[in-house]
Amino acid sequence: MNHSTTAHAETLLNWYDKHHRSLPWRVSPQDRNRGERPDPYRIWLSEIMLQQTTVQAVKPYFADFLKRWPTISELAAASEEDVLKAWAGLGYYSRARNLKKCADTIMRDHGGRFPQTTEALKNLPGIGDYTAAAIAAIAFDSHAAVVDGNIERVISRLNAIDTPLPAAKTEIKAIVHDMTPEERPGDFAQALMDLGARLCTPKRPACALCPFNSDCEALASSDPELYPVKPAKKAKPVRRGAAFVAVDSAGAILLRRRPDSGLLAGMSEVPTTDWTARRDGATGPQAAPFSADWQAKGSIKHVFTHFELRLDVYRADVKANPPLESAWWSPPGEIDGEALPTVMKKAIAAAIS
DNA sequence: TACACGTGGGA
DNA sequence: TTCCCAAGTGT
Repeated sequence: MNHSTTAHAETLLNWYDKHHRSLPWRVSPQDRNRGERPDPYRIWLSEIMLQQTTVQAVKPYFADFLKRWPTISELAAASEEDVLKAWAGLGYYSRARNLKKCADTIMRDHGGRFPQTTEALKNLPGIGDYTAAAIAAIAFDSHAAVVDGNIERVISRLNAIDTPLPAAKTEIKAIVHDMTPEERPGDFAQALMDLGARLCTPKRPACALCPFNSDCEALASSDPELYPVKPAKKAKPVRRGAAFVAVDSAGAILLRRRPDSGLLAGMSEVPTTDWTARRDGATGPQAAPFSADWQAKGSIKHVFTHFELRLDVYRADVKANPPLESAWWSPPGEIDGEALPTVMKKAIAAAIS
């Protein structure tokens, strides 16, 4: 470790002591000085929820999960169905399925306690390079190189790294490894992330307030906004389909469970056609999974990560028993608690408006 | 390596 | 409106 990276760590930790964010899953440096320790379960739960997800979106889900399942043994005792219902709306649903699998594995193979090394953590479902390092550093004071999107941005600017992501990740990780101090590695990681979230932002970074502004190569030589270098984005294709909202005399809505793999795996849905990239796909009422007096209720648009979906929505009042194998009627009082992804809530809202 | 995998908020 | 993106992982 060279002198300048050691100085960076001290500078950053001093900044963090004053300017850290207060977050529900976090133990502040002040509280840590009083002897409070982070709960590995809470660190893990928050890290999984925060993957590709904003702090603001996570907060209510974190509070709800912690209230329902305060410990990992209680989460392991829950059903996957209940976990998916609680996760509904947060997105990337494989995280929720892996969360449950991870809890099961820790109860079964680790005596109900989180392993403390990055290697062991990485073997758990849903825990990759970043999360393993984050848990090891934050919960267990391990000297682990934590690299997330914030830290990639901070480090690539500080060193004016011209290699595009993700190829630059190896170099960034080596730099972070050298910068990470033996003392307070968890606070150091969180400090780097807070710096990225609060000052070293993707657009219009607040360089005047940055504790690294006299050392930042991007600021000195060009424009910090140009870093990190990323590959060009691909255009989003459009897929089309139809959604069929069947309503019984009590106002219940017919739902079914999606397959256990692929998009929205294991989540609930109203019956739909396939979602096709073809413009001439069958998306009218004749494509419904059963015949009924389908009424057109307009269309909805929903943007997924890799395609845009346009669904024509149809509604029918149906009196008979569930006309589909393994589908069920969800009464008005229960619909909010179903494992419905946002796209399906939109379709239902369009149908019953 | 490249792609699948959600969502909502801000500019 | 459109675009960007926010504490990544699995395959």
